Amino acid sequence: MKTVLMVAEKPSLAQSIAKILSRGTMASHKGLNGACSVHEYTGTFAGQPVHFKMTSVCGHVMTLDFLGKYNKWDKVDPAELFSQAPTEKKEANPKLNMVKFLQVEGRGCDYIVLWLDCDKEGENICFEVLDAVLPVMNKAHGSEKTVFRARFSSITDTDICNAMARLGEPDHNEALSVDARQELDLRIGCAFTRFQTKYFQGKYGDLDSSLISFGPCQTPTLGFCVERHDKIQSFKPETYWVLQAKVNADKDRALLLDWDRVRVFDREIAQMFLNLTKLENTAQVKATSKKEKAKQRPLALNTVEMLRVASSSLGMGPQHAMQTAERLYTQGYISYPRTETTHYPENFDLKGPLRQQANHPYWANTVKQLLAEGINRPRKGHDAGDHPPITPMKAATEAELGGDAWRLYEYITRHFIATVSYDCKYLQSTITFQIGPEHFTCSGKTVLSPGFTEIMPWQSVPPEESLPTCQRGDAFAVNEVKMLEKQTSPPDYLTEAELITLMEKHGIGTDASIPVHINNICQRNYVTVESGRRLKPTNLGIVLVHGYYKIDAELVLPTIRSAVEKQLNLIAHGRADYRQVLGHTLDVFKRKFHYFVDSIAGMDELMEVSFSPLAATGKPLSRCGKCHRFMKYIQAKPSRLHCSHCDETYTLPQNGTIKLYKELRCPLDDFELVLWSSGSRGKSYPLCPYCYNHPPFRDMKKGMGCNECTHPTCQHSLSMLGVGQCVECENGVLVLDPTSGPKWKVACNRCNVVAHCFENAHRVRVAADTCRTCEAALLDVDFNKAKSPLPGGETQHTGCVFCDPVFQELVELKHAAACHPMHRGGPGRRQGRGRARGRRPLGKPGPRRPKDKMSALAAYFV
DNA sequence: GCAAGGTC
Repeated sequence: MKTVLMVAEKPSLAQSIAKILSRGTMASHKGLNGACSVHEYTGTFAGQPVHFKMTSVCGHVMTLDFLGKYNKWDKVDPAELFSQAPTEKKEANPKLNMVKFLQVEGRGCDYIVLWLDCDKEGENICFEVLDAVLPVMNKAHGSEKTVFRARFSSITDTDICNAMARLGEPDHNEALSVDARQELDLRIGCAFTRFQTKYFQGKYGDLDSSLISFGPCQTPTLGFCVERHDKIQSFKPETYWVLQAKVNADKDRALLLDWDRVRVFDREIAQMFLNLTKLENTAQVKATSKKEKAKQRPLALNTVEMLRVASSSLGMGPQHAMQTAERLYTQGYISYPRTETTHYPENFDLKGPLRQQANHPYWANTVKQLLAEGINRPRKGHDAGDHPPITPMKAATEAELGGDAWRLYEYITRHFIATVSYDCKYLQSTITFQIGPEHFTCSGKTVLSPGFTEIMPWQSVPPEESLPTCQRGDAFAVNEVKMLEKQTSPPDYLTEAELITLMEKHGIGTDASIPVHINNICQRNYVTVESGRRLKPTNLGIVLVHGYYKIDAELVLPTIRSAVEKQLNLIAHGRADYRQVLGHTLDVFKRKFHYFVDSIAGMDELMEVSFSPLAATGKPLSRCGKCHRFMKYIQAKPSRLHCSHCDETYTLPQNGTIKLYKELRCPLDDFELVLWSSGSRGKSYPLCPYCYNHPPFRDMKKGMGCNECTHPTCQHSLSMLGVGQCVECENGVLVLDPTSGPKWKVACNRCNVVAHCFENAHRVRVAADTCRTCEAALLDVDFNKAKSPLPGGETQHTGCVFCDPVFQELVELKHAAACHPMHRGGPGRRQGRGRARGRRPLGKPGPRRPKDKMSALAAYFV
């Protein structure tokens, strides 16, 4: 029997589609990467009985990057990134092992059906899948077709079955347009980012951003925030005047009337109208009206609307809201949270999810009533053909979810119930009055039936005082007419919700990437989130945008993306050649880049006003080995040392504290050493600022401290303080931290393994001898007389930390507090290693016997 | 160290 491989874009879709096509008969198992599942069943294909294997990828399989050597910032001129620098496709997420997974599942298959999302990205992923799988599939017989594309617009039985019955081919042009987009974004984004980062970081010491990034989405996003800032800055308040009238409705009630002219900007004219109305003491009713109006129930919920409400009403940032929604989805509480669609498919089972909520402590009554009296059809929304609107899938309580997960779930559920509820109906009554020559109006709303506002009380029509019953010609006594002087007020900073709307309107980013772009401009310190989740640009953000405006406004205008997308669409529709469009667009941006570089002084003038030059920043810390003057330590991101005499900057390790290290000097270059520390629970090591930036030996790399230095005799080097091979990572060496007493530590110089040992010893040294059993360096320890743990109150002991029975009791293995994901271990690693965080004596379960110190050193520099 | 786009 032949085998048909089918691939969807994500695991959840593979499951839904397999369920539909197999009519629930499939057998499922997890794939080798743990993330994707394979669903198998038998059926017919091309008129023959076949075995189906339905599985998925997780988004893009591949990602685009420069060849390794073009990622060295100080060796490559950013201008080269526009053409010379070659790119390569790398696996997007190496941990998922997607290519291998696809090949294992695809080996020996005869046909492939591509069920990727029906958009350009999906079309591109089709070809990524084919590149991985075609080489291992069975070869076609003669001219028989083996590659098929399923096109569907919703995940419903009819749509999926129709797609299966009318298979087509993947569209190469659409895929190519995505290839072009990837290459453009990469080359343009990286070139501008590297150039402006290097340029401004080389000049200023207080930018407070380790990266001054540029991108076709993030830069216009920042542009919107600065545009609002500029409006606020340039706002000039204007004075205007308003007439306000009060008439006596009843004995003790006065009605406030609105002036039909609303306001005038000329005081004398307002005064004239006031004088004319003052002549009258009655207000004539000119007209009355009563209109039944409706406040519409909301459209079904899509991603961006959820993010807007999460930000404006729940105070949750888009990134956080999205993460919370994803968790609710994987736990089965809500449907897939990334969708543009606001329209339920015709045959969507709305009552099912509603019944789930029928016993909920907060909204059981509303739901039961809807189920009993019949639900309303949801409004007709937009069908983007991706996923149904965000819908609650099972009931949950506040206690069960807690915190933000509950608040988001509650909103999603109330919104869903509202979409199948009835519109809110109210009566709007209006009375128009005339006082002298001027018209005034008074209106009031009375709720007739609350409809959906019952479940969304924050949307309800506020109760107002009812208007008096009257008719045309009636007269009311004027209580007072007065003139109010007011001023126009400036707009406030952009809210996150407003920004999302602007991005959506201008096509900046997608539902899935909008939160990422907003997060980016926050992390780069271009904007800060103020109260009410308003985005206030920082000086850095303002200067950047004003600089782009000065040099080349197109770099920051929202049209930068849409203009490029127009070009890309030509490729997608087969109306232009991929190479030509790519070459042309790159050429345009290369010119823009050179012009930007040539004109950077224009932006620099703005920088000068807000920021201090390197030489004027920071505090004196350690001496330069060249001029022996103090260098200044710049703490603002990225932290570094600057010698203003030599005009040199030395980068330092980030995310930790830097102190002077006892005025000790590096024997190689005479620079004073500094001590880096990741915090009291973590590790610390000395480093030479010069060696850290200019590795002294061939076997060393940039960014190495003394604990990785191979100097043969320096007392701070790896050679002198190294103890033995790390018990967890491949190439690390455990190095004594000479500054850690009296709570002594031996820490790996590669990963975050830390061994705490010999509490209360007042001296620990690495001895010249090695252990006879494991050949690790012996430690020479002097204990405090009063607190010695040694038998018989001895104070001195020399032994191996791994093997010595006395020491084994005094050593405990831990992980440095700041745990880097890279070092956590993962699939493919040996069992029994990693993740051990509790007390565990070094060497006892012996995940690996430590090798002798010299062979550890040898292995270290392979 | 960089972009934007998928998704886990």
